[in-house]
Amino acid sequence: MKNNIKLDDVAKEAGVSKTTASRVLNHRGYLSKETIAKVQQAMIKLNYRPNTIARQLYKQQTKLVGLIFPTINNPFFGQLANELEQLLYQQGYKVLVGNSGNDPAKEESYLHQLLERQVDGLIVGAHNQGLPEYHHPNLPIVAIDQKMNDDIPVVSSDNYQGGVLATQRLLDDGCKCIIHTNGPLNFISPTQNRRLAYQDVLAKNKLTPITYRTDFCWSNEKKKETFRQIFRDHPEVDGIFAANDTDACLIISVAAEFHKQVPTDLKVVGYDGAAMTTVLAPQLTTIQQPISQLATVATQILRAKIEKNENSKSVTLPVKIHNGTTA
Amino acid sequence: MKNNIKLDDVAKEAGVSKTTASRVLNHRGYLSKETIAKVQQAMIKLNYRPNTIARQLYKQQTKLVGLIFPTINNPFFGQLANELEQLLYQQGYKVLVGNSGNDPAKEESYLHQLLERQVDGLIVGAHNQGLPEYHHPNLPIVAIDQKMNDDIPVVSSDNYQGGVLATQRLLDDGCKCIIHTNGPLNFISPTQNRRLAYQDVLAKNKLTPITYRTDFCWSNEKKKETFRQIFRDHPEVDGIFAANDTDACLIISVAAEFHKQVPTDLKVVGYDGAAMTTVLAPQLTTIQQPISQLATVATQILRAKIEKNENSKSVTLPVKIHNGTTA
DNA sequence: ATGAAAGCGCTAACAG
DNA sequence: CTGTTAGCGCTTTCAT
Repeated sequence: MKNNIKLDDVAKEAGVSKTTASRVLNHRGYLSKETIAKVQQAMIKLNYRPNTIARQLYKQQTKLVGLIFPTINNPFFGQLANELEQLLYQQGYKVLVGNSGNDPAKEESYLHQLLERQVDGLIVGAHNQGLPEYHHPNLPIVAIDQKMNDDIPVVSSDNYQGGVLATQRLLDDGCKCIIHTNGPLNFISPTQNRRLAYQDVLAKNKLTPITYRTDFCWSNEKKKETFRQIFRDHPEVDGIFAANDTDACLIISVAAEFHKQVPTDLKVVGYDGAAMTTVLAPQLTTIQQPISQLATVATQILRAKIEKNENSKSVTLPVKIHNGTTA
Repeated sequence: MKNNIKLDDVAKEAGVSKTTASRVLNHRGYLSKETIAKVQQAMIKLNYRPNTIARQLYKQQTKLVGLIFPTINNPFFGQLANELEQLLYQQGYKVLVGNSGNDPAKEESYLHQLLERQVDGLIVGAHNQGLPEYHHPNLPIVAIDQKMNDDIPVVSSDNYQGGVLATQRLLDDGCKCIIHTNGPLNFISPTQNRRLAYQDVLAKNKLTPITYRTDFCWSNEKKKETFRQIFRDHPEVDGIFAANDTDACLIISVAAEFHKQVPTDLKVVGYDGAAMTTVLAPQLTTIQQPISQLATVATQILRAKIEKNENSKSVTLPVKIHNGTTA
């Protein structure tokens, strides 16, 4: 069944010791040209493949980084995961993905397994919090857009600024009744700053903030039902600042059911502005997160911790608005 | 730095042997209640974490499955990867992702590393082919929508049927000049059957097939330039059957530049029909691949090979058309 | 320039 | 019911 060729077999074939074979494999130490040639011949002849696991056991590192996100099937997390993978790959790491689906049990289960020396570090963008494992002092972790605990650096975009941009755009468009959708309130996340900004801007303009709670991992049908409720509760709504771009698009679909034309009767601003969204829904006006930079900074911080045990501070990156036609 | 607690430490703390501690850990063999309690106490006290790597070395398996796709940042592969991850997780496997970016070098490099016993199996949806490693007889592999070699089962949707559905729809819409975009011709892939179907259907209707070559991993700008060329070369075009949904949306954007209104002046049918696409671009008419079923079948086949060394045959699954407003 | 031997942390025969 | 012992495949002092 399996390829049982091990270094010892190569060594025997080449008539040298295991040690020498290992040295050839790793280009380490003094070796005569002939020995190198002999060993390499033997490796080819036997179709030798080093066993990564054995190597990892000795070195106590896996060169694996775990990615824990609610789902990877989303323009934002998809692009983020993709860019992280590329960067990490260039730096010699491979990537283990875990989609928590915002299920705390699954997230914890992932964590448990990954903590068991399976990965050298973790990048977490899931939306749960307070899992005790995150306090594990031995595993380098970087959080994305999520405060986990004081030891763990957070890389996020400027959510407050994003909230200001979005809300201000709707005001500039002349909207009088602006509604916001956002995730659950039950944990502290930089994402909440969008809500804060929205509230602040409206207050400055003597308008009343109305926020509907949605959850990232709800089914589309459940989300739509929530959005329908918005139009039922507030038929006068003329501006919506959505928690993300998929929600924004769902809102636009639902608006059509209520015979609200976008942008004539209703303006909509989304959030995230991933590359895929600007292809599939180019008309959507949205706050664009600097996804590539988030990935770059997150990997830098993680590597500093893994390789030099350097602790980094949290980082906030600027956002900008993508001008579509929906607001 | 690292948590150096090992099973031996636990054993000493509990006053038993390593073996006994191991048995408690694995709930195996006969153990007295007191021993179990003692050992568990010790584990908690020392905050013991089993070392997965050591375990893997002994068992010669990692419970890891490698996913090799061109990119995960795409509605189709994103959803596929997501569903595969969920299914595999339920079955005790974790997932290592590799985005080949359609770069044969990167794909080969991935393969090289993964073949070194790092994963128990591989699911490959990349668009390259003919890499010699794929002939490695020892690693269970399943291909998605791609013929790799005779030993490797392929799970694909019915590309021919999809091609027929798409082309027929455009004909039914009254299109007279129908153009198709498709990936490179230089390797045999079930995807080519779409082109075949397109050609067959047009031939039956005495129309001339015109196919433009695109590549999945081109930049959006490069793709757009290709699509602009379509309108320059064939201003009379009134129907396009695109290789995938992102291309379809890009084509619609480019059509606007040429003052072609969709669907009035031009009908467009996409391909893939991932869930995310139907949210972000609900108006797009597209051929819907059975993504969940692809994932289910692929994992079944892979597990049969990994766990029972059973060889499976290739499987083709039916597609259907999603009715939007673009055709 | 090369080899012998120890050990990374865990599991499983085999005894008792 | 529990302990002793021998590896899993590799890397690395320490000799030579």
